[in-house]
Amino acid sequence: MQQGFAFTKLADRLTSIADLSDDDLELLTRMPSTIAHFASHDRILRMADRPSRCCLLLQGYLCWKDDNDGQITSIHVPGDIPDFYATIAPSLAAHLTALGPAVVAFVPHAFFHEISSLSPNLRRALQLLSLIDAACLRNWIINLGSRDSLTRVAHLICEIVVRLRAVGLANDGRLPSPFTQSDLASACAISAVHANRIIQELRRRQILTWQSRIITIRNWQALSRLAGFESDYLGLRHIATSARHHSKGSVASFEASELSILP
Amino acid sequence: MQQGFAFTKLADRLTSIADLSDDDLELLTRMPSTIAHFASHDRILRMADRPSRCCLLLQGYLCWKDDNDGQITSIHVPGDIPDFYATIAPSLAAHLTALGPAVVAFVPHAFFHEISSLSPNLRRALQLLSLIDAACLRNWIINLGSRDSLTRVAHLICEIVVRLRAVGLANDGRLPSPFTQSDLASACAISAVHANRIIQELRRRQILTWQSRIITIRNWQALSRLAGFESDYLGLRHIATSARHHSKGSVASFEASELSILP
DNA sequence: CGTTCTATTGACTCGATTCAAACTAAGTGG
DNA sequence: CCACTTAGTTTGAATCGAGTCAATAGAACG
Repeated sequence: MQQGFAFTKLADRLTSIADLSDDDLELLTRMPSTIAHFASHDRILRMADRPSRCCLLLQGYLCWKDDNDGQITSIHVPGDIPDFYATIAPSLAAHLTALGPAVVAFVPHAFFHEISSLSPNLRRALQLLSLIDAACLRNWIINLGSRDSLTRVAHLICEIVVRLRAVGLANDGRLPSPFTQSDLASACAISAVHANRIIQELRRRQILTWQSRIITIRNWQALSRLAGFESDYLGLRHIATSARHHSKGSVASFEASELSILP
Repeated sequence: MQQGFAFTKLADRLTSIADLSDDDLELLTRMPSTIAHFASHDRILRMADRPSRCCLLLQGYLCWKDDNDGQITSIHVPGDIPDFYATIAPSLAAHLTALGPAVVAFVPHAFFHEISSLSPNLRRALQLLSLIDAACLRNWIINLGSRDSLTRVAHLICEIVVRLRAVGLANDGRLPSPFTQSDLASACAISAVHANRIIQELRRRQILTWQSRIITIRNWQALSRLAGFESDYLGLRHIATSARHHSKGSVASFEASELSILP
């Protein structure tokens, strides 16, 4: 992890949802940040101390997890700012938790206020960021409310893949899965035992493999069809393109067309 | 419905979550609005036409309902602005729907921009509004994810009661229920048949009655304990007080202390 | 090299769905 | 104002998805 380039993660994320000018990108390079590393299931708890910084995820996964029942209400991938607004009305009963090892950049709120006032583009992009968060929450509700456990797990994996690809990760259809099957179960509101059976079913159908903390998508078509996955709610401008944008030496086994959700 | 006083509903709502000055309230009185009436299950669909107004609910209930599976992802009570932000990134697969007859005031976006720039208090209050919406979504996820159907229904009813009371309604423990048991089922992601059985169970336990489109809470203690209801996430400043604030000739059978969630 | 966390498997149980039918309330039109 | 129609509620029986419990196998880690 090149610690000097934390801003590039944010730039990747923002360009995935909004059109930024060179000036906007230049503004982002001035982002001050402090890097921190976390181990799996560490709590990035800073609700109590009313922080003046929010955290930009650089590597790994974070999730919001309810204190009482352990229910995971959202998952975040690099480029996300999970607590962008949580700082205004901190939800005391929840904790931001690392799913697997994670690298986070703490960024002062002031920086976001500053770039918002300097660039309407950036202001809008940051607004979009939290709107998309809300859209994800609604989608999460639909996932829990009206899909059975198989399609529920499938849908969550689809979402993670597409969101990773939007910031230039998982382009080869392989995504790190440093989280446990119990974590996945907490996200999908099913038991750990059942989560395991679902994963076996996905393996049996040759849709994916999950070994050595890496999930490999073997059949995106089948997976996304099974899940009924429509990526609209993620507000991405161009999925295939933004993925190609970053791919270094594209991997043949996972063409952009295979993953493309757009017509 | 006194059509001239649409702004009072918003004032009630905003004062329930933020401290407004007399000047702020004065600003609100200038709110321009167009009143519209809707019948049950009408769609207040204005996603297609990129509206320049958002809708302030004055009377009844609205909900966001997913197009594909009918899952309800949020319910709104008078004083709410369900599409305050939905207009920036319209979620095309969802529809704002009336649960029972509803009265809505359409308010130009420009008005909110204006009062936001004129008063930091109001700006913050409006921001809080959408943050609380997001908190409700997370709570909804927890409801679906980690409560069984009985406590799930109980929790939803608790939330509606407290939100109504926050804007001066349902102070006597009676709340209009113009929606059907199927609607409730769609919100709680259970079958209509099972929803009916749950309601009967709540009746059997003397927790509530539901007749003639009115739910009467008979035992708030039992209901809120059953649901494990904690109202923190609603961001209300003072529940009992804001309820008393509006009560015209208080109803003896439902004391503030009975409903008070605060210690 | 044991300790601990995670994944896997089988048997049993239970909450909730589905299907169907009966019943009741609420509109609608003659 | 009553007969008809439709929407909503209620009931029972059969079925099924998912949870729980418990025990084993495997992987990771100090």
